[in-house]
Amino acid sequence: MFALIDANNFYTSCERVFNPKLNGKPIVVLSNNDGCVVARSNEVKALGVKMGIPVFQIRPLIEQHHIQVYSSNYSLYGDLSQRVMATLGEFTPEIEVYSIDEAFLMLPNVQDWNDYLHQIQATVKRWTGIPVSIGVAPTKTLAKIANHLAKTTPDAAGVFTLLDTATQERMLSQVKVSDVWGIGRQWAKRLKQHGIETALQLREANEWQIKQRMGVVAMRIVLELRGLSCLPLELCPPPKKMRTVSRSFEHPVESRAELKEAIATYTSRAAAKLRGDNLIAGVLTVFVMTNQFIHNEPQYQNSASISLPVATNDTAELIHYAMRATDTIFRKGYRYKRAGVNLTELIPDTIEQRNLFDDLNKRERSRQLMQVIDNINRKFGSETVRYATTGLKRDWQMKAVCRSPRFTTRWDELAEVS
DNA sequence: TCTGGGGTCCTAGGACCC
DNA sequence: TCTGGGGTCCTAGGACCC
Repeated sequence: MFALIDANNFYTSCERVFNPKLNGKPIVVLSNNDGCVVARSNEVKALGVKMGIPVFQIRPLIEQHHIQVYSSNYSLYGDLSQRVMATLGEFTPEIEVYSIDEAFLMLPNVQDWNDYLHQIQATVKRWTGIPVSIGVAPTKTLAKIANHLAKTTPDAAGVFTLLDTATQERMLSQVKVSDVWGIGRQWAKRLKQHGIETALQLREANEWQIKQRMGVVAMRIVLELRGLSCLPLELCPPPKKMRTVSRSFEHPVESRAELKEAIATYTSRAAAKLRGDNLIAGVLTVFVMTNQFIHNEPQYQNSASISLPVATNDTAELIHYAMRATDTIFRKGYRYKRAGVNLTELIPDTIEQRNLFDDLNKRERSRQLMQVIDNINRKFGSETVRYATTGLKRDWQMKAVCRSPRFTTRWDELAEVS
């Protein structure tokens, strides 16, 4: 059986271990630049504060309820995380540390699950001060749901098992499909269009149709919900494939010099991370983008990658290549999404559209296609049509139309844009 | 109405997670 | 005024090859 052990409100719990006077008081912890709320104590959740909300939007609430606000302290959280994981390791060597506050355990079958799990829970609390919830089930995906239920069921006391089919079916019918691990906002929306709104409905959906429409990852979720384990425990984490340092700026950056300076700084931090992981980089990528929250302005994004002749983690060397990559971006010209232009609005769902076309005879398909293109032409002009039709083949792969809300033009014009 | 068929590699983009 | 940062995996399309 898989167990998912998840710390409750981890960052705020860490702050409380560090400062017990905070027990019972409302706390939030903020993201790196103190921009967003990334952790909330139960008291704050009860006030309706959402995960990820910009802190300036809840200033009045903070004043009103005397919410304690903390900048994130990742070295403290990392340290406490290690202690929690080490404690769990006492129960079984088969442990996958999934994130800073979660671990999957492979547990042997026991007679009294309730007793056993409460023992784990109490031990972690006693040894580290961190409260955890535990879900147990035959697959990782179900264990995730069990954990969710452990947290939301009032008399569960932080422990929940989904062992037999009857319990699984009863509980899954009460879980929203968007609460299933691996189902995000987009997929939830799409599933809803097909009448799938609960975890139970997804479990009973046709897995091949799901695969066709949403890919193999979604199909695995269906199987996992049925109790068929597709996601194994990963005992030793594979080495990182990339390390990133990225930041949003406080002010719009309009000079190349300022941009390069920042990129040099981030590159040196990235190099330090690489050395910390005992890794060397074979490719270096620099990317830039405009502030996505300024609506009605054209959005710009670009990147340049350089294959390093010799893989390295040396700061000076990496900065050298980062500067070259940055110059490449400056030279490249640029693409931007025109604000407010979203071709997918014309064609709401790629797959639906394709199915629609499949069902019609060719003359009718052709007529519809011409109409769509005419609409695009009318709304956005022929430049967009040119991009929209790139790759359009005789069998009318409408995907090409949906995928090209972009323009190409020269760097000089960015000055006007910015 | 049909248009060769098989392959590899790379890139961009879209989805998800914490 | 202020809107996070760090990851992974999968898919589609295009260039290119024989």
